[in-house]
Amino acid sequence: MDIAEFHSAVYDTVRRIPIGKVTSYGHIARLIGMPNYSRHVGQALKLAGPDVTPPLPWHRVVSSSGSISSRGPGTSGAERQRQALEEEDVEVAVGRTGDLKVDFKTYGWFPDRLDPIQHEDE
DNA sequence: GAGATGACGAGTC
DNA sequence: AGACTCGCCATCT
Repeated sequence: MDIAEFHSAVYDTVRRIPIGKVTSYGHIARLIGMPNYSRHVGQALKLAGPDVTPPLPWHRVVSSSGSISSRGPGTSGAERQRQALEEEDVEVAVGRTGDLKVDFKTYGWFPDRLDPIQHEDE
């Protein structure tokens, strides 16, 4: 599997996250079978950006501790991510310093594996 | 090629 | 709980 396939697998997996649930970068990497590629999951999402078709529910992906990375001063997609999550009735706790966190006990989605994808060649 | 970077994770203090 | 360190690996300087 090369990087392009990895990215495709990431998109595919992210699109499987149920509405109102969240998972972590590392778990996506593990589902794909590359547990050491947690960072590249983020790379893939960044590469996809907001313009991809069909759109990616990237807001359902947070770090392993349940917190949302600021990734940039102020303007931050972090705030956008929180909004998108609350649209789906996912509670996002906000700390004093503006740190955003999701409760995995309630909203976490961590399957051991996924149902097979409907593709011609797998 | 070498060093720094990143939408990260796990372990330690 | 929070903060710090180290490991990870493709990309960018």
